[in-house]
Amino acid sequence: MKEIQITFEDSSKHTIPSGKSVKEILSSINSNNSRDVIACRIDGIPEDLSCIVQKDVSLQTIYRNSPEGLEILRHSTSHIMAQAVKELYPETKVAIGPAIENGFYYDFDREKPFTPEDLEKIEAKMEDIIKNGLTFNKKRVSKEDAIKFFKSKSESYKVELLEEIKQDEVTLYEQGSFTDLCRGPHISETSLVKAFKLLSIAGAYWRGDERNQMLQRIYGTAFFELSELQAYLKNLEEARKRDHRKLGKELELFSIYDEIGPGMVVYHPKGALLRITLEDFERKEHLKRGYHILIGPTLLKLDLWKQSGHYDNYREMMYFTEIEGQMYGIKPMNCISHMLVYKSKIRSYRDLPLRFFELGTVHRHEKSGVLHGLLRVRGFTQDDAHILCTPDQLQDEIISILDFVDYVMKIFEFEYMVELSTKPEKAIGTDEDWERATGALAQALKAKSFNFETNVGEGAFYGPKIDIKLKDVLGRFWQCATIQCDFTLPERFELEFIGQDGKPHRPVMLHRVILGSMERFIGILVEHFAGAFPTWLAPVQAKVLTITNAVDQYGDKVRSLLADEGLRCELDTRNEKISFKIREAQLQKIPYLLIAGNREASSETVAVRLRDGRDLGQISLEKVMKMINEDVKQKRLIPGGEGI
RNA sequence: GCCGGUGUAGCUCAGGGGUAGAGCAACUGAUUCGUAAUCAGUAGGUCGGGGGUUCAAUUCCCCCUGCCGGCUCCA
Repeated sequence: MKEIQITFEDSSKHTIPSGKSVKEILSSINSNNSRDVIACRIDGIPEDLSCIVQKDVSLQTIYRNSPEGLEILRHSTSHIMAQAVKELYPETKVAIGPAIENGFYYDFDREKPFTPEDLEKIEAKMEDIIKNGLTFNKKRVSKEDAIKFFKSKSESYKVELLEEIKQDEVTLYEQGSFTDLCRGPHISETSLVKAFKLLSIAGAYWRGDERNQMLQRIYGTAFFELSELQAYLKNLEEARKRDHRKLGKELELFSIYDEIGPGMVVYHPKGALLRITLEDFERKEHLKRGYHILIGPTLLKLDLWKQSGHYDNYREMMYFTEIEGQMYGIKPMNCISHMLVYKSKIRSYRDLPLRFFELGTVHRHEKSGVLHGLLRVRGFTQDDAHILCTPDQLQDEIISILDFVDYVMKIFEFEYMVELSTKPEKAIGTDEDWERATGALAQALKAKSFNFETNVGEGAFYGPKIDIKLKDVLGRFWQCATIQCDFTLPERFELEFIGQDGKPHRPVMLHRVILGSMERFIGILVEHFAGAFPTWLAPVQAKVLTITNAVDQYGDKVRSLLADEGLRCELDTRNEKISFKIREAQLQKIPYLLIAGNREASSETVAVRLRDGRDLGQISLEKVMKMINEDVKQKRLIPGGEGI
């Protein structure tokens, strides 16, 4: 028999007889951990373990505890789900069913919507399929045969997919009664699925296009170990507990009233304190970095929106109103008044870069179905800036914004990732402008040696952008900061500066936000900190709790001392037990609880209890104020620091 | 905007064709207490809005609206 040579990842080479499956090869060579191998790569291409090797190849193993291994498991589980659905509801057509970040889904076309009870039935059927230990069999067939096969099964979505495939040969995977068009690879048999759960049902457009048929998507997840599934479900539970809409109510931060309108936020006293604290921080940081603060109006005449291009490209997102026969638009962006301020006088190259900053409240008519607490609203305030500079200054400006973002994100201990978005279908400006602008952004990212992904066609209509997605404590990503290049607005508003040569030149412009919107950022902060804000941000930084009414006066003295220091302090003199007051204050996530009884009143101290339950004992008022001030100054995330 | 679910007291939630209930909160009284819930009492709702079926609708049906989970879109 012919012999072939297998080269492994560690460069070791083995000579074996041709015609063996990968599984056989692995168990003949390394029996120890071959059981943990779930799939492989042959010459770099993902393959099943059942793949027969007939020539010299390089062989890489994919282990079950690798991200790729998990993805394969989930993909296979989606096939098992589709099989279960087809067996229970044969009239259903299948669409696509990939693995996704935390699990998998499969899209189905079925007249009757799936119900939660259906999910239970499907899960039970899946258990059966898993128990039966069906093997995943890969078949290579010609495209024509595959089309014939799926036509005979009335699987029109599969036929549509096939018709767009360029290759003549396709692969099908078959387990039990179910056959799917699929590239693979898959696990070898269904019994390898040890832990899975179907999570939700949702509508989803065929191929993600809203002009297409709405399908029914079932989401699920799968793991190799039950303990991992349980940990994941626990994480979901934790996320629910941290939901900013729930905490926003409990901590009395904000409301969104039906009566006022969807997506319109009202800040309650505590939320308002949090917000102005963030805003004060922002103003300070911007002034430090040479920004000029502007304040502009909400309503601007329609002509300006026509001039800017917003009317042509953004109209359906805008609100309009008529005043004395004159049409106005409510601003969806802050740039226009900044343009006019730039134009208010003749600018010299010596004035550039000019950085205009505005905490600008904008309104966008977001589709009703997308609204979500503070994270997606219709009226929001951006920490917006427009930087006008010479083309030469562009890269340095982008770099200093990236540094600014980094500085701010570190304060909250957010990690983040960076994406570059290029020209979308609906866009203004020439291709050359787009190339220059995209190049400038990419070069700045390279100069800071950022790893970034490129999102083709995802830019704003007026220019390419860098999006910064921050990662919260639960590992979720949120879009906040963005840096957008704009060569067209300076053109449309005929902005000029006088150059060294005494002639007029056109500046270039950057739009950028750091936190993004105050609303979204606050929503993220609530979830990130589970409502337990760092002392510098906490709406109430300290609460004085009196033990009996005999010390109410002393309690008020403590409160006013702290207030004089500029600290946000409340006093609880209710006729309640101290444990009751502590419980309540703790649930309100107040960083410092200052307990005042007779002992403290007579010694000018308070008994300090931190939010996390640490009891620091009796401490002098002076020392307590110093502690809290130190938290604020250092923007410590944990009250009192971690070292106490 | 689309698909599905859902809307009962300030909050969290039961209930169900014969006009509603709990806990917490609120209010009143008692208690003045040392580190996560003191006791008792009182009050509180056109059951999201409109229409229909019915002797009778909060309950069943339809429409609208808000909210929730997704899709599409996005700071």
